[in-house]
Amino acid sequence: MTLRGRKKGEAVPQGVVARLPVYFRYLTDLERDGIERVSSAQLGEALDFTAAQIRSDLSCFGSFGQQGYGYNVKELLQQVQYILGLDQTYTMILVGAGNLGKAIASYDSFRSKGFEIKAIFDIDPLLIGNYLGGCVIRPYEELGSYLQENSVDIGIIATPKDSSQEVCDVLIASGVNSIWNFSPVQLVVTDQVIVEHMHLTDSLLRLAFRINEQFGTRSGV
Amino acid sequence: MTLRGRKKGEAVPQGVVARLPVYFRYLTDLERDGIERVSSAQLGEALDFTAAQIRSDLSCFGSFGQQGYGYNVKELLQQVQYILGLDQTYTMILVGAGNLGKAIASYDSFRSKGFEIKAIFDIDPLLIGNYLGGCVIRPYEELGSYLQENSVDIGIIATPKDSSQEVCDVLIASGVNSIWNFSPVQLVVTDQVIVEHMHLTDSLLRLAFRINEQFGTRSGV
DNA sequence: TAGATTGTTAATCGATTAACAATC
DNA sequence: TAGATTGTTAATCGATTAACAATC
Repeated sequence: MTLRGRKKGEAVPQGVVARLPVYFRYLTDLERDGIERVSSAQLGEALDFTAAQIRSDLSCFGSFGQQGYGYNVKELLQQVQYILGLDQTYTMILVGAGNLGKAIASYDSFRSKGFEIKAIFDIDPLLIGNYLGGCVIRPYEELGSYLQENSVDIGIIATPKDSSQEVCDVLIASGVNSIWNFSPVQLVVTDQVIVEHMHLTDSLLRLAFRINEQFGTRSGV
Repeated sequence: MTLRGRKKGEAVPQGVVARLPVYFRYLTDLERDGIERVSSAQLGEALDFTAAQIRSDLSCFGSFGQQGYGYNVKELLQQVQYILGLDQTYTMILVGAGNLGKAIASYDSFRSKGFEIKAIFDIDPLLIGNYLGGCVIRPYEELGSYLQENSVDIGIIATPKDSSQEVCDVLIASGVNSIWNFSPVQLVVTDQVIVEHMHLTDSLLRLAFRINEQFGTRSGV
């Protein structure tokens, strides 16, 4: 099933994609707390969206609610999981076992959602052979041959910025066309490749901007 | 100077704020490479935006270019730095010294941009007293008293999700009104508080969605 | 049934783009 | 001067919201 429940062939708007994980997270909480039903108004209240936006977002994928009732939490959560592709599992490899790589490899909640790191690579001889999140760290030179023999859904780049484009090129050349990029670099890729950026510095700079925007002149200068 | 060079009193659109760090990053590269001038067309080409969008974004803050010439890289970079507030320094504290906290505390590029972690807190007795990024890890109970005595611009939350709202409340109660949140939780705050979310899982889920959207049925199921 | 709430349509709002006069 | 490119205005596009008929 290619359309993942999508109604038409149109691409799903960026904003909707950005909000889906938020819905997923909140619905997970509701289910854990034993809440059975929820209305778009309640969801909107909790998540700081309008009720109309939530209904409109969900309607990109189908009709999951019931007039006069709202949504069944368990059912909607399952639908959202399916829409996000969480009914499947994903194999990942991690390139770069520095501080950030270590944190990523140790983050358990990925695994429980079906994302599994199968191999880790680094160039640092001191790191190679160590274990990290249940994976041995392999020499970077073996990346190519590993990819020849193993199917990988997602490549995680957590290298210093000078190496990240090269790593990206190697991944793509070996058929990995989904990249989760933690290095502060605008990776150059073709249209077939999906890159999701996780830029710590960009995020911090946005925060700094908003601090100045909101509070004007600051104290600790 | 409250307006940071902004022309009118209107808020800067989200999209512009999101792109500013991208401009900053690319201009930094250009300056490092000794490039002297750049046009909006060249910037757009490199960053995958339209030239019009770049000119429109920059015009939120002033007129930095010259007809027939374009922009002087060094000058524009300085302007963007000023707009982002990078002419100032920011004091930060980190709550949570787990894997993610360690990665954040060890990330040197923040410091070089004027963001300095002044103190680290955790509840784990095994971690307390250890050094991390040049900071001793203090017991969480000291957070309140520390904030009484020290001015802090940004509070970084890298705790497990069950504690993050409580930590957030303590920070806000002590006058820290800018939060950089790494825990997978929608923090509840008042309007005066700025929260910048850094949600690893949300980012990964967006990637999963786009994989399914683009490639349809996948291999490693 | 009456009340509640959906999914969708139409209206509104805001952001992006195209076009161009101004001018270096 | 002729060519290039800005900053801005007007046109377009897309996303959000309000409203409401449908209906549980």
